[in-house]
Amino acid sequence: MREEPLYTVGELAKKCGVSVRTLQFYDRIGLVSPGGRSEGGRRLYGRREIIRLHQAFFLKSLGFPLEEIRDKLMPAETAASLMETLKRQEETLNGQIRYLQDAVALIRQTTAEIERSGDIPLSSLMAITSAVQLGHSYAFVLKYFKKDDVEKMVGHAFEQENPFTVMGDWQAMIDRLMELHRGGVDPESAEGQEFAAQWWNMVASISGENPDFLKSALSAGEDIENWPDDADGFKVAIRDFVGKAIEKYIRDHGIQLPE
Amino acid sequence: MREEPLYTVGELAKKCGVSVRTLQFYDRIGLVSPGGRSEGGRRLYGRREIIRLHQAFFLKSLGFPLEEIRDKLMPAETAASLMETLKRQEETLNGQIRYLQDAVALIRQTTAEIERSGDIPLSSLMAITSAVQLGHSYAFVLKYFKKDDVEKMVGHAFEQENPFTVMGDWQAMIDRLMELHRGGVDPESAEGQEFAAQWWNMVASISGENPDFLKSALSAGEDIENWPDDADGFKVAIRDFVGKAIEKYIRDHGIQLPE
DNA sequence: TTGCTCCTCACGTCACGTGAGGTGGC
DNA sequence: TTGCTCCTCACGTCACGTGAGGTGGC
Repeated sequence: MREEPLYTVGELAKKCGVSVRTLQFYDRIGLVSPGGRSEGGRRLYGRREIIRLHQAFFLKSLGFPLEEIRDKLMPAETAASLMETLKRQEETLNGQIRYLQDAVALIRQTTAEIERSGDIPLSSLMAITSAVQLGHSYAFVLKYFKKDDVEKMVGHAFEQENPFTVMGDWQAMIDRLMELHRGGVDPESAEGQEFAAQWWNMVASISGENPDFLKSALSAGEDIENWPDDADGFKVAIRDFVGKAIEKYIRDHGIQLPE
Repeated sequence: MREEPLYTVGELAKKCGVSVRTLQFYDRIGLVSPGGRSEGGRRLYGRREIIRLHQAFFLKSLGFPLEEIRDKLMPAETAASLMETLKRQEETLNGQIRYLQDAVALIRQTTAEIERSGDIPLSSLMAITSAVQLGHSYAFVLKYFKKDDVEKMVGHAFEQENPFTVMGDWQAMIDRLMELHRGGVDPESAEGQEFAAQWWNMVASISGENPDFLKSALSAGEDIENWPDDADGFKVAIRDFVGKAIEKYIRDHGIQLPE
Protein backbone atom coordinates (compact mmCIF):
# COMPACT_ATOMS: atom_id res chain seq x y z
CA MET A 1 0.00 0.00 0.00
CA ARG A 2 1.14 3.46 -0.72
CA GLU A 3 1.15 6.31 1.73
CA GLU A 4 -2.20 8.04 1.96
CA PRO A 5 -2.57 11.64 2.99
CA LEU A 6 -4.95 12.01 5.93
CA TYR A 7 -6.80 15.20 6.72
CA THR A 8 -8.34 16.48 9.91
CA VAL A 9 -11.79 18.08 9.76
CA GLY A 10 -10.34 21.55 9.72
CA GLU A 11 -7.99 20.84 6.86
CA LEU A 12 -10.63 19.09 4.80
CA ALA A 13 -13.19 21.80 5.46
CA LYS A 14 -10.78 24.46 4.27
CA LYS A 15 -9.81 22.59 1.15
CA CYS A 16 -13.43 21.88 0.24
CA GLY A 17 -14.76 25.32 1.10
CA VAL A 18 -17.21 24.20 3.77
CA SER A 19 -17.43 24.60 7.52
CA VAL A 20 -16.09 22.21 10.12
CA ARG A 21 -19.60 22.12 11.54
CA THR A 22 -20.94 20.82 8.26
CA LEU A 23 -18.43 17.96 8.20
CA GLN A 24 -19.14 17.12 11.83
CA PHE A 25 -22.83 17.16 10.97
CA TYR A 26 -22.31 14.89 7.96
CA ASP A 27 -20.48 12.46 10.20
CA ARG A 28 -23.29 12.50 12.72
CA ILE A 29 -25.97 11.69 10.17
CA GLY A 30 -23.74 9.12 8.54
CA LEU A 31 -23.46 10.87 5.18
CA VAL A 32 -19.68 11.09 5.15
CA SER A 33 -17.86 9.66 8.12
CA PRO A 34 -14.12 9.81 8.65
CA GLY A 35 -12.16 6.72 7.70
CA GLY A 36 -10.65 6.63 11.17
CA ARG A 37 -9.75 8.55 14.28
CA SER A 38 -6.50 9.73 15.72
CA GLU A 39 -5.31 8.60 19.14
CA GLY A 40 -6.98 11.57 20.70
CA GLY A 41 -10.29 10.86 18.93
CA ARG A 42 -9.96 13.37 16.09
CA ARG A 43 -11.59 12.66 12.76
CA LEU A 44 -9.22 11.62 10.00
CA TYR A 45 -10.34 11.67 6.37
CA GLY A 46 -8.64 9.84 3.54
CA ARG A 47 -9.00 9.30 -0.16
CA ARG A 48 -12.18 7.27 0.08
CA GLU A 49 -13.96 9.92 2.11
CA ILE A 50 -12.83 12.77 -0.11
CA ILE A 51 -14.28 11.06 -3.15
CA ARG A 52 -17.52 10.36 -1.35
CA LEU A 53 -17.71 13.93 -0.14
CA HIS A 54 -17.25 15.25 -3.65
CA GLN A 55 -20.03 13.04 -4.95
CA ALA A 56 -22.32 13.91 -2.06
CA PHE A 57 -21.89 17.63 -2.65
CA PHE A 58 -22.58 17.25 -6.31
CA LEU A 59 -25.82 15.35 -5.67
CA LYS A 60 -26.78 17.90 -3.04
CA SER A 61 -26.28 20.67 -5.58
CA LEU A 62 -28.72 18.81 -7.82
CA GLY A 63 -31.30 19.09 -5.06
CA PHE A 64 -31.21 15.66 -3.49
CA PRO A 65 -31.89 15.51 0.24
CA LEU A 66 -28.98 14.36 2.36
CA GLU A 67 -30.83 11.36 3.72
CA GLU A 68 -31.39 10.01 0.24
CA ILE A 69 -27.77 10.55 -0.68
CA ARG A 70 -26.64 8.80 2.48
CA ASP A 71 -28.83 5.77 1.85
CA LYS A 72 -28.19 5.32 -1.82
CA LEU A 73 -24.82 6.70 -2.80
CA MET A 74 -22.51 3.84 -3.57
CA PRO A 75 -18.76 4.26 -3.41
CA ALA A 76 -17.17 5.03 -6.77
CA GLU A 77 -13.53 4.64 -6.17
CA THR A 78 -12.10 3.57 -9.46
CA ALA A 79 -10.59 6.17 -11.71
CA ALA A 80 -13.06 5.21 -14.43
CA SER A 81 -16.20 5.82 -12.39
CA LEU A 82 -14.79 9.05 -11.07
CA MET A 83 -14.17 10.19 -14.63
CA GLU A 84 -17.79 9.45 -15.42
CA THR A 85 -18.91 11.53 -12.47
CA LEU A 86 -16.67 14.41 -13.45
CA LYS A 87 -17.99 14.30 -16.99
CA ARG A 88 -21.56 14.57 -15.73
CA GLN A 89 -20.65 17.31 -13.37
CA GLU A 90 -19.10 19.23 -16.21
CA GLU A 91 -22.26 18.86 -18.27
CA THR A 92 -24.35 20.03 -15.37
CA LEU A 93 -22.20 23.07 -14.79
CA ASN A 94 -22.31 23.92 -18.48
CA GLY A 95 -26.08 23.68 -18.38
CA GLN A 96 -26.12 25.98 -15.39
CA ILE A 97 -23.87 28.43 -17.18
CA ARG A 98 -26.22 28.49 -20.14
CA TYR A 99 -29.13 29.16 -17.81
CA LEU A 100 -27.34 32.07 -16.27
CA GLN A 101 -26.42 33.39 -19.69
CA ASP A 102 -30.09 33.29 -20.64
CA ALA A 103 -30.85 35.27 -17.52
CA VAL A 104 -28.23 37.85 -18.47
CA ALA A 105 -29.68 38.13 -21.96
CA LEU A 106 -33.09 38.68 -20.43
CA ILE A 107 -31.72 41.44 -18.25
CA ARG A 108 -30.13 43.18 -21.22
CA GLN A 109 -33.39 43.01 -23.15
CA THR A 110 -35.23 44.42 -20.18
CA THR A 111 -32.86 47.34 -19.66
CA ALA A 112 -33.04 48.11 -23.38
CA GLU A 113 -36.82 48.06 -23.14
CA ILE A 114 -36.80 50.39 -20.16
CA GLU A 115 -34.45 52.78 -21.94
CA ARG A 116 -36.67 52.78 -24.98
CA SER A 117 -40.03 53.16 -23.32
CA GLY A 118 -39.13 54.68 -19.95
CA ASP A 119 -41.53 52.19 -18.46
CA ILE A 120 -40.93 49.07 -16.38
CA PRO A 121 -42.08 45.86 -18.05
CA LEU A 122 -43.30 43.85 -15.09
CA SER A 123 -43.52 40.55 -16.91
CA SER A 124 -39.85 40.82 -17.87
CA LEU A 125 -38.97 41.51 -14.27
CA MET A 126 -40.81 38.41 -13.15
CA ALA A 127 -39.18 36.40 -15.92
CA ILE A 128 -35.75 37.52 -14.67
CA THR A 129 -36.64 36.51 -11.12
CA SER A 130 -37.75 33.14 -12.38
CA ALA A 131 -34.67 32.64 -14.55
CA VAL A 132 -32.26 33.49 -11.74
CA GLN A 133 -34.19 31.21 -9.42
CA LEU A 134 -33.76 28.34 -11.86
CA GLY A 135 -30.10 29.11 -12.42
CA HIS A 136 -29.42 28.89 -8.73
CA SER A 137 -30.92 25.55 -7.94
CA TYR A 138 -30.14 23.70 -11.06
CA ALA A 139 -32.14 20.66 -10.18
CA PHE A 140 -34.73 21.80 -12.62
CA VAL A 141 -35.83 18.31 -13.38
CA LEU A 142 -36.87 18.25 -9.77
CA LYS A 143 -38.72 21.52 -10.23
CA TYR A 144 -40.51 20.65 -13.41
CA PHE A 145 -41.83 17.25 -12.57
CA LYS A 146 -44.24 16.48 -9.82
CA LYS A 147 -43.10 14.84 -6.68
CA ASP A 148 -44.15 11.28 -7.35
CA ASP A 149 -42.53 11.28 -10.76
CA VAL A 150 -39.34 12.71 -9.38
CA GLU A 151 -39.25 10.01 -6.73
CA LYS A 152 -39.42 7.45 -9.48
CA MET A 153 -36.75 9.09 -11.56
CA VAL A 154 -34.48 9.41 -8.58
CA GLY A 155 -35.15 5.84 -7.56
CA HIS A 156 -34.23 4.74 -11.04
CA ALA A 157 -31.16 6.93 -11.06
CA PHE A 158 -29.85 5.36 -7.89
CA GLU A 159 -30.51 1.86 -9.13
CA GLN A 160 -27.97 2.38 -11.90
CA GLU A 161 -24.28 1.91 -11.40
CA ASN A 162 -23.84 5.64 -11.43
CA PRO A 163 -26.71 7.97 -10.55
CA PHE A 164 -24.92 10.87 -12.17
CA THR A 165 -25.23 9.21 -15.53
CA VAL A 166 -29.00 9.25 -15.46
CA MET A 167 -29.26 12.84 -14.30
CA GLY A 168 -26.70 13.81 -16.89
CA ASP A 169 -28.63 12.05 -19.63
CA TRP A 170 -31.73 14.07 -18.82
CA GLN A 171 -29.63 17.14 -18.82
CA ALA A 172 -28.12 16.41 -22.20
CA MET A 173 -31.47 15.51 -23.69
CA ILE A 174 -33.11 18.69 -22.55
CA ASP A 175 -30.22 20.74 -23.87
CA ARG A 176 -30.58 18.97 -27.20
CA LEU A 177 -34.31 19.66 -27.18
CA MET A 178 -33.81 23.37 -26.68
CA GLU A 179 -31.27 23.44 -29.47
CA LEU A 180 -33.60 21.75 -31.93
CA HIS A 181 -36.56 23.86 -30.91
CA ARG A 182 -34.70 27.13 -31.16
CA GLY A 183 -33.20 26.07 -34.46
CA GLY A 184 -36.73 25.69 -35.78
CA VAL A 185 -36.26 22.03 -36.64
CA ASP A 186 -39.42 20.22 -37.70
CA PRO A 187 -40.37 17.60 -35.10
CA GLU A 188 -41.45 15.28 -37.89
CA SER A 189 -38.13 15.54 -39.72
CA ALA A 190 -35.44 12.89 -39.52
CA GLU A 191 -33.56 14.93 -36.92
CA GLY A 192 -36.72 15.37 -34.90
CA GLN A 193 -37.52 11.70 -35.07
CA GLU A 194 -34.05 10.77 -33.98
CA PHE A 195 -34.61 12.89 -30.92
CA ALA A 196 -38.03 11.31 -30.40
CA ALA A 197 -36.43 7.88 -30.40
CA GLN A 198 -33.95 8.95 -27.72
CA TRP A 199 -36.66 10.51 -25.61
CA TRP A 200 -38.83 7.46 -25.95
CA ASN A 201 -36.04 5.10 -24.94
CA MET A 202 -35.18 7.23 -21.96
CA VAL A 203 -38.72 7.40 -20.73
CA ALA A 204 -39.33 3.73 -21.40
CA SER A 205 -36.19 2.73 -19.52
CA ILE A 206 -37.22 4.77 -16.53
CA SER A 207 -40.88 3.90 -16.46
CA GLY A 208 -40.12 0.24 -16.87
CA GLU A 209 -43.22 -1.73 -16.04
CA ASN A 210 -45.16 1.25 -14.81
CA PRO A 211 -47.66 2.56 -17.35
CA ASP A 212 -48.80 5.42 -15.15
CA PHE A 213 -45.41 6.96 -15.08
CA LEU A 214 -44.94 6.24 -18.74
CA LYS A 215 -47.98 8.29 -19.54
CA SER A 216 -47.05 11.26 -17.40
CA ALA A 217 -43.41 11.22 -18.40
CA LEU A 218 -44.24 11.17 -22.08
CA SER A 219 -45.90 14.52 -21.82
CA ALA A 220 -43.03 15.51 -19.54
CA GLY A 221 -44.95 15.89 -16.35
CA GLU A 222 -48.50 15.86 -17.67
CA ASP A 223 -49.46 18.94 -15.75
CA ILE A 224 -47.31 21.02 -18.03
CA GLU A 225 -49.68 23.95 -17.68
CA ASN A 226 -48.72 24.25 -14.04
CA TRP A 227 -45.06 24.68 -14.73
CA PRO A 228 -43.56 28.02 -13.93
CA ASP A 229 -43.36 30.43 -16.82
CA ASP A 230 -39.71 30.10 -17.58
CA ALA A 231 -37.38 32.42 -19.38
CA ASP A 232 -38.02 31.30 -22.85
CA GLY A 233 -39.93 28.45 -24.04
CA PHE A 234 -38.81 25.26 -22.37
CA LYS A 235 -42.49 24.77 -21.74
CA VAL A 236 -43.32 25.58 -25.34
CA ALA A 237 -40.50 23.36 -26.55
CA ILE A 238 -41.88 20.41 -24.65
CA ARG A 239 -45.44 20.92 -25.74
CA ASP A 240 -44.82 21.77 -29.36
CA PHE A 241 -41.71 19.82 -30.17
CA VAL A 242 -41.70 16.75 -27.95
CA GLY A 243 -45.46 16.38 -28.22
CA LYS A 244 -45.46 16.34 -31.99
CA ALA A 245 -42.27 14.35 -32.36
CA ILE A 246 -43.42 11.62 -30.00
CA GLU A 247 -46.84 11.49 -31.58
CA LYS A 248 -45.38 10.71 -34.97
CA TYR A 249 -42.83 8.34 -33.49
CA ILE A 250 -45.51 6.30 -31.78
CA ARG A 251 -47.66 6.26 -34.90
CA ASP A 252 -44.79 5.19 -37.13
CA HIS A 253 -43.64 2.43 -34.80
CA GLY A 254 -47.09 1.12 -34.02
CA ILE A 255 -46.53 1.49 -30.30
CA GLN A 256 -49.56 0.83 -28.14
CA LEU A 257 -49.96 3.20 -25.22
CA PRO A 258 -51.94 2.08 -22.19
CA GLU A 259 -54.90 4.47 -22.20
CA MET B 1 -53.57 56.71 -12.97
CA ARG B 2 -53.18 53.94 -15.45
CA GLU B 3 -54.59 50.48 -15.05
CA GLU B 4 -52.34 48.25 -13.06
CA PRO B 5 -52.29 44.51 -13.49
CA LEU B 6 -52.90 42.75 -10.19
CA TYR B 7 -51.77 39.22 -9.49
CA THR B 8 -52.97 36.65 -7.00
CA VAL B 9 -50.38 34.63 -5.06
CA GLY B 10 -50.70 31.71 -7.41
CA GLU B 11 -50.18 33.77 -10.52
CA LEU B 12 -47.25 35.65 -9.07
CA ALA B 13 -45.66 32.49 -7.74
CA LYS B 14 -45.85 30.88 -11.15
CA LYS B 15 -44.42 33.86 -12.96
CA CYS B 16 -41.56 34.22 -10.51
CA GLY B 17 -40.79 30.53 -10.26
CA VAL B 18 -41.40 30.19 -6.51
CA SER B 19 -44.01 28.46 -4.39
CA VAL B 20 -47.22 29.99 -3.09
CA ARG B 21 -46.05 28.99 0.36
CA THR B 22 -42.96 31.09 -0.02
CA LEU B 23 -44.99 34.17 -0.93
CA GLN B 24 -47.40 33.57 1.95
CA PHE B 25 -44.38 33.20 4.21
CA TYR B 26 -42.84 36.43 2.91
CA ASP B 27 -46.09 38.19 3.66
CA ARG B 28 -46.18 36.77 7.16
CA ILE B 29 -42.69 37.95 8.03
CA GLY B 30 -43.31 41.29 6.36
CA LEU B 31 -40.69 40.90 3.65
CA VAL B 32 -43.03 41.34 0.72
CA SER B 33 -46.67 41.94 1.52
CA PRO B 34 -49.43 42.25 -1.03
CA GLY B 35 -50.51 45.76 -1.96
CA GLY B 36 -54.07 44.91 -1.09
CA ARG B 37 -56.64 42.19 -0.69
CA SER B 38 -59.65 41.13 -2.73
CA GLU B 39 -63.13 41.20 -1.27
CA GLY B 40 -62.73 37.60 -0.20
CA GLY B 41 -59.42 38.33 1.51
CA ARG B 42 -57.08 37.07 -1.20
CA ARG B 43 -53.67 38.61 -1.62
CA LEU B 44 -53.29 40.95 -4.58
CA TYR B 45 -49.85 41.97 -5.80
CA GLY B 46 -49.13 44.96 -8.03
CA ARG B 47 -46.18 46.67 -9.62
CA ARG B 48 -44.67 47.92 -6.39
CA GLU B 49 -44.61 44.45 -4.86
CA ILE B 50 -43.20 42.81 -7.95
CA ILE B 51 -40.28 45.21 -7.96
CA ARG B 52 -39.66 44.66 -4.28
CA LEU B 53 -39.86 40.92 -4.72
CA HIS B 54 -37.30 41.02 -7.50
CA GLN B 55 -34.90 43.03 -5.37
CA ALA B 56 -35.47 40.83 -2.35
CA PHE B 57 -34.69 37.69 -4.31
CA PHE B 58 -31.55 39.22 -5.70
CA LEU B 59 -30.29 40.17 -2.25
CA LYS B 60 -31.22 36.75 -0.95
CA SER B 61 -29.17 35.19 -3.73
CA LEU B 62 -26.23 37.26 -2.51
CA GLY B 63 -26.60 35.60 0.86
CA PHE B 64 -28.40 38.23 2.91
CA PRO B 65 -30.80 36.91 5.56
CA LEU B 66 -34.45 37.72 4.96
CA GLU B 67 -34.77 39.71 8.16
CA GLU B 68 -32.03 42.07 7.11
CA ILE B 69 -33.57 42.51 3.68
CA ARG B 70 -36.93 43.20 5.24
CA ASP B 71 -35.55 45.84 7.58
CA LYS B 72 -33.30 47.65 5.20
CA LEU B 73 -34.48 47.29 1.65
CA MET B 74 -35.85 50.60 0.48
CA PRO B 75 -38.31 50.76 -2.39
CA ALA B 76 -36.68 51.52 -5.73
CA GLU B 77 -39.54 52.30 -7.98
CA THR B 78 -38.17 54.68 -10.52
CA ALA B 79 -37.04 53.34 -13.84
CA ALA B 80 -33.56 54.76 -13.18
CA SER B 81 -32.98 52.97 -9.90
CA LEU B 82 -34.33 49.76 -11.33
CA MET B 83 -31.88 50.07 -14.21
CA GLU B 84 -29.10 50.41 -11.68
CA THR B 85 -30.23 47.28 -9.90
CA LEU B 86 -30.46 45.35 -13.14
CA LYS B 87 -26.99 46.45 -14.12
CA ARG B 88 -25.58 45.16 -10.83
CA GLN B 89 -27.49 41.95 -11.12
CA GLU B 90 -26.04 41.44 -14.57
CA GLU B 91 -22.53 41.97 -13.22
CA THR B 92 -23.17 39.52 -10.42
CA LEU B 93 -24.47 36.88 -12.77
CA ASN B 94 -21.50 37.37 -15.07
CA GLY B 95 -19.19 36.93 -12.10
CA GLN B 96 -21.02 33.78 -11.19
CA ILE B 97 -20.71 32.51 -14.75
CA ARG B 98 -16.97 33.08 -14.67
CA TYR B 99 -16.74 31.17 -11.42
CA LEU B 100 -18.56 28.23 -12.91
CA GLN B 101 -16.36 28.38 -15.98
CA ASP B 102 -13.33 28.19 -13.73
CA ALA B 103 -14.84 25.15 -12.09
CA VAL B 104 -15.37 23.55 -15.50
CA ALA B 105 -11.77 24.27 -16.47
CA LEU B 106 -10.65 22.66 -13.25
CA ILE B 107 -12.70 19.57 -14.00
CA ARG B 108 -11.18 19.29 -17.46
CA GLN B 109 -7.68 19.58 -16.04
CA THR B 110 -8.49 16.92 -13.50
CA THR B 111 -9.89 14.45 -16.00
CA ALA B 112 -6.86 15.01 -18.22
CA GLU B 113 -4.63 14.35 -15.23
CA ILE B 114 -6.50 11.15 -14.39
CA GLU B 115 -6.26 9.97 -17.98
CA ARG B 116 -2.56 10.68 -18.03
CA SER B 117 -1.58 9.17 -14.71
CA GLY B 118 -4.44 6.75 -14.03
CA ASP B 119 -4.44 8.11 -10.51
CA ILE B 120 -6.91 10.35 -8.72
CA PRO B 121 -5.46 13.70 -7.67
CA LEU B 122 -7.24 14.31 -4.38
CA SER B 123 -6.31 17.94 -4.10
CA SER B 124 -7.88 18.67 -7.49
CA LEU B 125 -11.04 16.92 -6.37
CA MET B 126 -11.22 19.08 -3.27
CA ALA B 127 -10.53 22.17 -5.35
CA ILE B 128 -13.47 21.28 -7.59
CA THR B 129 -15.72 20.82 -4.60
CA SER B 130 -14.65 24.17 -3.30
CA ALA B 131 -15.09 25.91 -6.65
CA VAL B 132 -18.58 24.54 -7.18
CA GLN B 133 -19.46 25.49 -3.64
CA LEU B 134 -18.42 29.06 -4.33
CA GLY B 135 -20.22 29.16 -7.65
CA HIS B 136 -23.44 28.16 -6.01
CA SER B 137 -23.61 30.69 -3.26
CA TYR B 138 -22.10 33.63 -4.96
CA ALA B 139 -21.95 35.76 -1.86
CA PHE B 140 -18.27 35.19 -1.78
CA VAL B 141 -17.56 38.50 -0.18
CA LEU B 142 -19.61 37.16 2.69
CA LYS B 143 -17.54 33.99 2.69
CA TYR B 144 -14.16 35.58 2.52
CA PHE B 145 -14.47 38.24 5.15
CA LYS B 146 -15.12 37.60 8.77
CA LYS B 147 -18.48 38.24 10.28
CA ASP B 148 -17.87 41.60 11.88
CA ASP B 149 -16.35 43.03 8.74
CA VAL B 150 -19.21 41.76 6.64
CA GLU B 151 -21.68 43.38 9.01
CA LYS B 152 -19.93 46.67 8.46
CA MET B 153 -19.82 46.30 4.72
CA VAL B 154 -23.46 45.33 4.61
CA GLY B 155 -24.39 48.17 6.89
CA HIS B 156 -22.56 50.55 4.63
CA ALA B 157 -24.17 49.01 1.58
CA PHE B 158 -27.63 49.58 2.96
CA GLU B 159 -26.86 53.13 3.94
CA GLN B 160 -26.34 54.01 0.29
CA GLU B 161 -29.20 54.86 -2.02
CA ASN B 162 -28.82 51.49 -3.61
CA PRO B 163 -27.24 48.56 -1.77
CA PHE B 164 -26.69 46.73 -5.04
CA THR B 165 -24.24 49.38 -6.11
CA VAL B 166 -21.84 48.70 -3.29
CA MET B 167 -21.96 44.94 -3.65
CA GLY B 168 -21.51 45.35 -7.39
CA ASP B 169 -18.51 47.59 -6.91
CA TRP B 170 -16.78 44.96 -4.83
CA GLN B 171 -17.62 42.44 -7.45
CA ALA B 172 -16.18 44.52 -10.26
CA MET B 173 -13.05 45.30 -8.32
CA ILE B 174 -12.34 41.71 -7.49
CA ASP B 175 -12.87 40.72 -11.11
CA ARG B 176 -10.42 43.42 -12.15
CA LEU B 177 -7.93 42.19 -9.58
CA MET B 178 -8.06 38.65 -10.91
CA GLU B 179 -7.59 39.92 -14.43
CA LEU B 180 -4.51 41.94 -13.52
CA HIS B 181 -3.04 39.17 -11.44
CA ARG B 182 -3.55 36.51 -14.08
CA GLY B 183 -2.17 38.83 -16.71
CA GLY B 184 1.03 39.05 -14.70
CA VAL B 185 0.79 42.81 -14.30
CA ASP B 186 3.33 44.33 -11.95
CA PRO B 187 1.58 45.75 -8.87
CA GLU B 188 4.00 48.64 -8.86
CA SER B 189 3.30 49.56 -12.50
CA ALA B 190 0.99 52.39 -13.51
CA GLU B 191 -1.84 49.95 -14.10
CA GLY B 192 -1.27 48.33 -10.75
CA GLN B 193 -1.19 51.67 -9.00
CA GLU B 194 -4.42 52.73 -10.68
CA PHE B 195 -6.01 49.66 -9.23
CA ALA B 196 -4.44 50.39 -5.84
CA ALA B 197 -6.03 53.85 -5.88
CA GLN B 198 -9.46 52.37 -6.57
CA TRP B 199 -9.06 49.76 -3.87
CA TRP B 200 -7.90 52.36 -1.39
CA ASN B 201 -10.82 54.66 -2.12
CA MET B 202 -13.29 51.81 -1.80
CA VAL B 203 -11.90 50.68 1.51
CA ALA B 204 -11.61 54.22 2.83
CA SER B 205 -15.19 55.02 1.86
CA ILE B 206 -16.47 51.95 3.66
CA SER B 207 -14.32 52.11 6.71
CA GLY B 208 -15.10 55.78 7.15
CA GLU B 209 -14.01 56.81 10.60
CA ASN B 210 -13.24 53.32 11.73
CA PRO B 211 -9.51 52.55 11.75
CA ASP B 212 -9.99 48.96 12.90
CA PHE B 213 -11.97 48.08 9.87
CA LEU B 214 -9.62 50.07 7.68
CA LYS B 215 -6.75 47.92 8.83
CA SER B 216 -8.47 44.61 8.33
CA ALA B 217 -10.06 45.59 5.04
CA LEU B 218 -6.77 46.73 3.59
CA SER B 219 -5.37 43.28 3.87
CA ALA B 220 -8.77 42.04 2.70
CA GLY B 221 -9.86 40.28 5.82
CA GLU B 222 -6.58 40.21 7.74
CA ASP B 223 -6.93 36.54 8.51
CA ILE B 224 -6.24 35.73 4.91
CA GLU B 225 -4.51 32.52 5.89
CA ASN B 226 -7.80 31.19 7.14
CA TRP B 227 -9.57 31.62 3.85
CA PRO B 228 -10.60 28.49 2.04
CA ASP B 229 -8.18 27.30 -0.61
CA ASP B 230 -10.05 28.48 -3.64
CA ALA B 231 -9.88 27.27 -7.18
CA ASP B 232 -7.00 29.34 -8.28
CA GLY B 233 -5.31 32.05 -6.56
CA PHE B 234 -7.76 34.64 -5.32
CA LYS B 235 -5.94 34.30 -2.06
CA VAL B 236 -2.60 34.61 -3.77
CA ALA B 237 -3.84 37.54 -5.82
CA ILE B 238 -4.85 39.41 -2.70
CA ARG B 239 -1.67 38.71 -0.85
CA ASP B 240 0.79 39.24 -3.66
CA PHE B 241 -0.92 41.82 -5.80
CA VAL B 242 -3.07 43.93 -3.51
CA GLY B 243 -0.53 43.75 -0.74
CA LYS B 244 2.30 45.05 -2.85
CA ALA B 245 0.23 47.54 -4.79
CA ILE B 246 -1.24 49.11 -1.68
CA GLU B 247 2.12 49.19 0.04
CA LYS B 248 3.61 51.29 -2.73
CA TYR B 249 0.48 53.40 -3.00
CA ILE B 250 0.59 54.29 0.67
CA ARG B 251 4.29 55.00 0.53
CA ASP B 252 3.97 57.21 -2.54
CA HIS B 253 1.06 59.19 -1.17
CA GLY B 254 2.47 59.60 2.30
CA ILE B 255 -0.63 58.10 3.88
CA GLN B 256 -0.45 57.50 7.61
CA LEU B 257 -2.00 54.27 8.78
CA PRO B 258 -3.18 53.93 12.38
CA GLU B 259 -0.98 51.20 13.81
C1' DT C 1 2.93 26.79 29.03
C1' DT C 2 0.43 28.89 25.34
C1' DG C 3 -2.55 28.98 21.34
C1' DC C 4 -4.96 26.63 18.37
C1' DT C 5 -7.76 22.80 16.85
C1' DC C 6 -10.86 19.52 17.94
C1' DC C 7 -14.30 16.81 20.91
C1' DT C 8 -19.44 15.91 22.44
C1' DC C 9 -24.00 17.42 23.96
C1' DA C 10 -27.96 20.18 24.01
C1' DC C 11 -30.31 23.64 22.10
C1' DG C 12 -31.24 27.27 18.55
C1' DT C 13 -32.25 28.98 13.84
C1' DC C 14 -33.37 29.95 9.15
C1' DA C 15 -36.45 29.37 5.38
C1' DC C 16 -39.62 27.39 4.42
C1' DG C 17 -43.31 22.89 3.90
C1' DT C 18 -47.38 20.19 5.49
C1' DG C 19 -51.72 19.04 6.61
C1' DA C 20 -56.39 20.42 8.67
C1' DG C 21 -60.49 22.58 8.11
C1' DG C 22 -62.65 26.06 5.80
C1' DT C 23 -64.01 29.96 2.26
C1' DG C 24 -64.15 32.29 -2.57
C1' DG C 25 -65.11 32.82 -7.48
C1' DC C 26 -65.73 31.48 -12.45
C1' DT D 1 -72.86 22.41 -8.38
C1' DT D 2 -68.10 21.31 -9.35
C1' DG D 3 -63.16 22.13 -9.37
C1' DC D 4 -59.80 24.94 -8.36
C1' DT D 5 -57.51 28.47 -5.77
C1' DC D 6 -56.87 30.57 -1.69
C1' DC D 7 -57.36 31.44 3.52
C1' DT D 8 -55.38 30.84 8.53
C1' DC D 9 -53.35 28.13 12.26
C1' DA D 10 -50.39 24.89 14.27
C1' DC D 11 -46.89 22.00 13.73
C1' DG D 12 -43.00 19.75 11.18
C1' DT D 13 -38.53 19.66 8.71
C1' DC D 14 -34.12 20.27 6.58
C1' DA D 15 -29.45 21.58 6.99
C1' DC D 16 -27.03 23.20 9.56
C1' DG D 17 -25.06 26.90 13.60
C1' DT D 18 -24.11 28.14 18.50
C1' DG D 19 -22.38 28.06 22.78
C1' DA D 20 -20.70 25.26 26.96
C1' DG D 21 -17.29 22.77 28.96
C1' DG D 22 -13.56 20.07 28.05
C1' DT D 23 -9.35 17.53 25.71
C1' DG D 24 -5.24 17.08 22.32
C1' DG D 25 -0.87 18.16 20.07
C1' DC D 26 2.99 21.04 18.23
